[in-house]
Amino acid sequence: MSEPTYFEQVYEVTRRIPRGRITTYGAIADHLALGAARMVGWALNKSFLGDAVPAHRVVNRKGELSGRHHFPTPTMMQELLEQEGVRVENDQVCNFDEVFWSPSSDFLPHSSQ
DNA sequence: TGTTTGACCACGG
DNA sequence: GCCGTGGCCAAAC
Repeated sequence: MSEPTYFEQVYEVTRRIPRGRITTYGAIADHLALGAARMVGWALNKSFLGDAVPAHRVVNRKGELSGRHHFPTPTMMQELLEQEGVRVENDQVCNFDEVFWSPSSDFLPHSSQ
C-alpha cells in the first residue's frame, strides 16, 4: 500500500473531471506539480484497466484524442465524449476551450454539470 | 543497475 | 505556420 503514487493522484484528479468536461495532461501534471505530462498519459494507460477512471476525458493540449488507440476500441473514446455532450470531430474536440476543465478549479468556474 | 520508453509540452529554427 | 529537439520523471526490460 504505502504512499499513494503519482498515478494514484492522477486517478483522483481524473475522477474529479465533471461530466461533459475534459482536461489536458499538462493541466493535471501542473496541478500535481509533476512537471512531466508524459507521466500522466502513461499513468492513465493503466488507469482504465483496474479502476473506473474516465480517461477519455483527458486529451492533449491540442484537444486531440491522442489516447484513443489505447482504448479497447479506438472509437470508444469519441463515443464516450459524445455521450457526455462533448462535440468531437475528426478525433478532435471542437469546443475545446468550452469543455476544458481545470483540476485546480474545484468549484467549477462556469457551470457544474 | 543502465537503458528505453511513454496517451506530452514548450521553445527554437 | 510547420518540423525538429530537449526536458521531464518514473516504471519496465
